[in-house]
Amino acid sequence: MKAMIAMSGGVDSSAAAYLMKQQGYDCIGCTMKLFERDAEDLPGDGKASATGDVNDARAVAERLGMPFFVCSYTGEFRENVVMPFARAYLAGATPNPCVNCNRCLKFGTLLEKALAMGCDKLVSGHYVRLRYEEGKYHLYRALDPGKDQSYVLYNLTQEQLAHLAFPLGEYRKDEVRRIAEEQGFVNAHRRESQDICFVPDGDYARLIESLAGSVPPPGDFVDLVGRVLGRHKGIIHYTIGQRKGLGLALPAPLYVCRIDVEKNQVILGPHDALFSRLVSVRDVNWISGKAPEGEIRVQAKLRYRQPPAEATAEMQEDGRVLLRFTEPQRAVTPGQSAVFYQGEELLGGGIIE
RNA sequence: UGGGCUAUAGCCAAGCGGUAAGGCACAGGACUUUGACUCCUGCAUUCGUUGGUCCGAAUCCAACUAGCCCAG
Repeated sequence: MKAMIAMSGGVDSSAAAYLMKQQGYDCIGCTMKLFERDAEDLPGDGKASATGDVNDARAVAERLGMPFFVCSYTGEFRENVVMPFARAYLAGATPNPCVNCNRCLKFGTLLEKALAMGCDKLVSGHYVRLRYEEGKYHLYRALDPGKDQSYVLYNLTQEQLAHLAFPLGEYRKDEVRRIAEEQGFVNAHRRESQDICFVPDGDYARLIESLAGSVPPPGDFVDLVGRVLGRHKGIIHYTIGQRKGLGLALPAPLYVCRIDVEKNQVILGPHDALFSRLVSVRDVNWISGKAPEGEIRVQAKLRYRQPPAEATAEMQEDGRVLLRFTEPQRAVTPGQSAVFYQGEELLGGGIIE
């Protein structure tokens, strides 16, 4: 059996490569080059850097004695991840680019490549459990609750799952790190990745402005009844629930409650004003390949790092899902993903609107 | 020009004779394959200025300065 390992250069995918090798797979390592980086990128500073990533991935592949190559998908990445990311912000939403990257690149373009190269499996270092039961593939939350990454995989289909493997789903992070140490991988002590990978300095707003070719104009901060509180720097700088960086000195903390694209206003309110019970979800994918009928009980996550909350999911005629939470949820943010679970199982998810 | 009020960090603000709360903002860190949230740490040797009283003053007194309000 032949497997392609999607190697990011990090600890997780390196350990995944090792585990597949142990399982007797004939492995090939592949790193996707997704964007250009500044020449001043410093490898070895502990942060992810494009050339450093590739070098680390290559070093690990060599150590494991597997072929390794780099695929350049900068065009696909720009079209499917970066531009939608920018468009969402310009429309007043807060996108999660990782979701699109997984859907379009990692388990889209790269999976096709793997199959074309005769691989049976494409392997990633995601912490998630994949099982084939009763004629279907099922995804379950990772054994390590602190590392579970099922949230970013809700777009997977049965067709894709048939060719995927996630060897880390049954491992805890500390075990994975230990594997990397024992194998002497160069990246064994690298820190957890962070920030948006294609925004090297963290200034995503500047990137959007350069992509848009213009700077979204400043506008008013207003309170819940429309009184002007100050000036904002342009809507792309804000997201629902945000408290810091408003630049306003007020008696009590204020949070971004809403972004009004039409009026170019950012609406601020107290913490209590952030909660809501109903959430409409579009572009829904069901892992099973088929939407449930009517109404089901689920636990739903509205952002990556948030415990699931009890809700009912009501199927709409147009494929949307209406989530009705038992307890009001804080800072429901359009553009982020709502992901549905039943117990440990990932059912599916979509985009909050 | 009379009368009154107020002057504490970038902003708001406690303090009322015993050695500068708190919030916002800001900076750094933790957390993290998104953005946020959250958490931790830092942030006025000094209280408009100058004198005075007192063992001791942001706190009491005086003058000055500035701003606000009322009367003209």
